[in-house]
Amino acid sequence: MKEKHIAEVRAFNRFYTGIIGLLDRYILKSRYSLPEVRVLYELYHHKNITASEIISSLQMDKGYLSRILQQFTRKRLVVKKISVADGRAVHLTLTPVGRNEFETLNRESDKQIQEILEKLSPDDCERLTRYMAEIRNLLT
Amino acid sequence: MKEKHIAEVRAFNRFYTGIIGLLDRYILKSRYSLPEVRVLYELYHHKNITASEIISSLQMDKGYLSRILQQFTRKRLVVKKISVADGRAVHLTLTPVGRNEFETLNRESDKQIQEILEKLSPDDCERLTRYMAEIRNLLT
DNA sequence: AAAATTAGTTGACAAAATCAACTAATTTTC
DNA sequence: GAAAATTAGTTGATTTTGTCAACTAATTTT
Repeated sequence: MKEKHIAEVRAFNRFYTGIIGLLDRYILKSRYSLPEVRVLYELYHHKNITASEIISSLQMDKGYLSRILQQFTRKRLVVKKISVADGRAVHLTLTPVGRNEFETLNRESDKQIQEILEKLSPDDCERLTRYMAEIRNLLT
Repeated sequence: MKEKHIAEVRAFNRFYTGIIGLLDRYILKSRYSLPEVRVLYELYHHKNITASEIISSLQMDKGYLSRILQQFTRKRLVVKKISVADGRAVHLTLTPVGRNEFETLNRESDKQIQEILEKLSPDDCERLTRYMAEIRNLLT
């Protein structure tokens, strides 16, 4: 019965790739690309994070990230500060503008999810999120 | 308690984006790009499918798809046949080579998933896939 | 103190994706 | 049943996204 499990996981992956693609399509209408939004997320949630921390948690090319951060700096979303402890490392912090920008995107994403959840009964909504939490748990 | 549900769905989306990204990274080592593999999947599972059917089910640009199909045709993975019923439409079929190519990729993907499932107890594996099926059900 | 490693930047490019204009076939509409 | 509108697919031009390797400067390792 192993095959059946593999098939289900793969079916789920295809299904969820579609869901995520749909949600992402929405964000792409904003003035930020997907990787940019993910970087913003990291910056918002980790004060004084360094570029290399973002690289390892987001698994992205450092040259690519460097350019994204350059843009953010130009747009005044981020300030860079050279680390006192390690002169190579740069600590990154969102400016109020940056925080604001993220929060706006964040609210839009929340609304998007809410629209999905609204179609479910309170009970189903509860079940859905319980299953999600369980899956995260199992796969972590 | 709506916020908590929204937060869980979003956490799950971030989590699963990572999972899918990881799995995809693997496929990208093959000689096909992600969209190419998805197109192959459609071709494999729907005989005589047309380009516009692929477009609507995969939500992709028609110019982009057209070029992917061109490549597939050059590589002898696919044959095009103009529809008898509608002279604009083209019916697409995988050649034996194309089917073979897909099946190889497919086996590799299966193996990849199997490696994940192996880390779980039979019981957890059962639960995981049940939750996945439930989620698909709830969101369809 | 020299050698090796690490953080981040930059330039050159390659791959992926979008957009709009176009041809040809087919429906729609009057 | 002919003109107008729509649809399937192609093609060219362009933009966006992402990768790779070379490089500087700071820091560790030996």
